Amino acid sequence: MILKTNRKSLVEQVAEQIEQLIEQKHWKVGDKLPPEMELIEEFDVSRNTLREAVRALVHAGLLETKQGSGTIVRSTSALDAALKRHVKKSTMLETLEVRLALEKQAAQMAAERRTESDLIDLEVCINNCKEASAKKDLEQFISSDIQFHKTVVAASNNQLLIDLYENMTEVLFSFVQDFMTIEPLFPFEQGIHLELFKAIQKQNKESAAAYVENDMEVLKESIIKILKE
Amino acid sequence: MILKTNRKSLVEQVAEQIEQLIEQKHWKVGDKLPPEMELIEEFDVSRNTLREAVRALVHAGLLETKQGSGTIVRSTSALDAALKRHVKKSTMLETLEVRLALEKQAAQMAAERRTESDLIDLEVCINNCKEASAKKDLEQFISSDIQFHKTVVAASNNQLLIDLYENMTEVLFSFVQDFMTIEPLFPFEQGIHLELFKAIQKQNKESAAAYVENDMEVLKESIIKILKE
DNA sequence: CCAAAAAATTTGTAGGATGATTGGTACATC
DNA sequence: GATGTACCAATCATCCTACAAATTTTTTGG
Repeated sequence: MILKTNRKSLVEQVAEQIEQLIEQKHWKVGDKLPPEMELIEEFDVSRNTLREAVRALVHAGLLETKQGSGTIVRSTSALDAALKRHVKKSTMLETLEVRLALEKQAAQMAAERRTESDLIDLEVCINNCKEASAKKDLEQFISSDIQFHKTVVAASNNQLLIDLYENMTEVLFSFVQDFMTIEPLFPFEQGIHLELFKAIQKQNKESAAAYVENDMEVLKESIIKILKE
Repeated sequence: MILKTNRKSLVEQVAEQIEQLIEQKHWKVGDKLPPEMELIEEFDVSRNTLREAVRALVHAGLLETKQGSGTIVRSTSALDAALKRHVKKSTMLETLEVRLALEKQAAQMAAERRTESDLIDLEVCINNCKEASAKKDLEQFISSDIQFHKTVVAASNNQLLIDLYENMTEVLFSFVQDFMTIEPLFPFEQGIHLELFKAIQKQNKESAAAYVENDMEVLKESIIKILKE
């Protein structure tokens, strides 16, 4: 067996350290990093080396540099940026289908594993939706609706699934939010919320999956209709 | 209205161009890029700028630089590297569950959309598996088995789904391949192949999904058993 | 106090110099 | 002829200095 030469380049070492500092919340999203000169001293590397490391993270979507101003943290995960770029090359329907796959699985797992605390979280979301619906506040309804679906996925307790789902949802809604009015979906979505909640509460896998599929089918139809216009 | 400064940094422009050249197969995977000095002339930028662009793509996993040798193309998609890094922080079971979600959905879509050509592809895979099984060639069986599953997903005709599935599968098998013997799964897997094929042939969504779920459940059990040892 | 000008700060780009690693060649040795 | 050694050339890695461009802060003049 040949051992891999484990010598990483200085640039990669620095990039890794910065990534870790971001992940460990030493620098949070929105924070400004110290200027290059300070980082050079801190990491004890040349300006070129530091800049290459920073540039790698900028390209990956974790950092953003502004000439004359500084470097700020944009995201804690490189997956976000990579997925977004990749998904941009896909169609909206493809994205929707993947999201369906993830949420269906998540709903089943949520039905199996949900805790009492998960149920409480879901109830909060449902109430927020009702409230928004009563006030006819479309914006709040949408955000509460997304929150409900995310909470279902969170109850699956699978972090990878949660991360992927979050991305699919984000991309999808940034696609449609500009020209979509979800008003006709108000009553329908509310019905789904309650039924899905009950299924998860009763730990009924099959019916949870069925409700998600139903929900997605309606969303799909509505998107197809919009696309035709 | 203030127009956003649309001026991308030189580095990003160069990185984008290189990315495009890779995507357009001008430089294929395994190819060696021209040395820095030539690229500097070609793009008409400084050494620093070019190096930062290349470094960004190296970090993204598209390129690999070897001191003294050159820079070669490693991959055509940044998603690969990002997913791999992210998935490494997840557990094997989490990955398996996501893979199940994707394949189940893919099998259903395959059942709906499969063409005659898809069926032929699947039959080829099944025959390869049979052949490997008869020869007791474990390596060939595994690769044929993976090929079968990939072909099912390919029949879904959803490129995003295909890309994600490919990654999940790759990571998963790089996890287990070292210490796993799939021999006891031989007959079981073959049964699944045939049943799943029939379901897709008959365009029976539900039963296709059921077979995939069944398959994954067995795989999961077998991985759990291995992990306990 | 306010607004314009100046200065300081910070990232962007350029170019050069030296070191380290790799791949290959020539040559001596056996 | 095979093998090992010394050397050389190509290439990337790192460091350095200098200046440009954009932004922020400070100073200044009214």
